[in-house]
Amino acid sequence: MPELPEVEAVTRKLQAAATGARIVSSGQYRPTSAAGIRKAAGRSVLGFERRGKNILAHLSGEAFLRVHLKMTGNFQVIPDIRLRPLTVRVWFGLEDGRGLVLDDPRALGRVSFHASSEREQVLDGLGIEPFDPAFTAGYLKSLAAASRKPIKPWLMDQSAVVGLGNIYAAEALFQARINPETPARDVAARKLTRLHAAIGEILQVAVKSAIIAYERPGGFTEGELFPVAVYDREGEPCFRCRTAIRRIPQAGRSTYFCPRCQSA
DNA sequence: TCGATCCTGTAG
DNA sequence: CTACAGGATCGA
Repeated sequence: MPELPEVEAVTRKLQAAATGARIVSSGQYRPTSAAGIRKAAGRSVLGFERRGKNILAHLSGEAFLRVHLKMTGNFQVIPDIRLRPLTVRVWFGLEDGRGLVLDDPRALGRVSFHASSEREQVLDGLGIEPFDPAFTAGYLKSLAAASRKPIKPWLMDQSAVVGLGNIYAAEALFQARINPETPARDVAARKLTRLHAAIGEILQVAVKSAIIAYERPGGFTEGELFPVAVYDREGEPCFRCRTAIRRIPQAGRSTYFCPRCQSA
């Protein structure tokens, strides 16, 4: 269930664990999409990169693997490729016997092989990285002005700024005191300034939390380290004003917000 | 911009 | 049993 912070943690862990490894085999189990992965065999892993919620594994021979974890994926190294869990959908055997695997119970994740020259096309349509110095309040405002979409699904669609999902989008809007249903172009400039700051602060804290969570032996889903203010708190009192947090459907997802603090 | 879709697991 | 899950895409 990863958003940017979790994908960042996964990527850093892989960078330490699998850089320099040589891929000798590949396979898949009831995959919905694992395109061209056989071409990874015989190549070395040069390093890992995160772009939005995508993980790119750069390989020797001018190629890369693009991995998207979707809702329940985890891309990780396991000690023995032969002992992989049944939830592993796609795997790469390494020369030393370990496995680089996409462990994904819901099987919504995706893996695809590409030539390095296809990088731009593969990542086409993704907005700016939130930690890029070019991501400024002015940048956010200029893009918001062009969209009538409600601000919360707009933040989640990856077109303006990448990495926010259902939790951190809701948290950022709470911190900036913006109603999630307000069309992006109608959000006041000063609120967008606050939103820009909130996105940076929240993701920074969340990345630190995610790295700690993923370092634990059990890995993954060890409860929530990031202190959520609204997400999954329907009916509970707002930490600012004690009003009950509401849950509404938006673009097929649940949005949580404080109707009083986030009235416009 | 809504709803369905891809899947499986879990909580109520 | 139904509802819903930290994602994204597709067609109407």
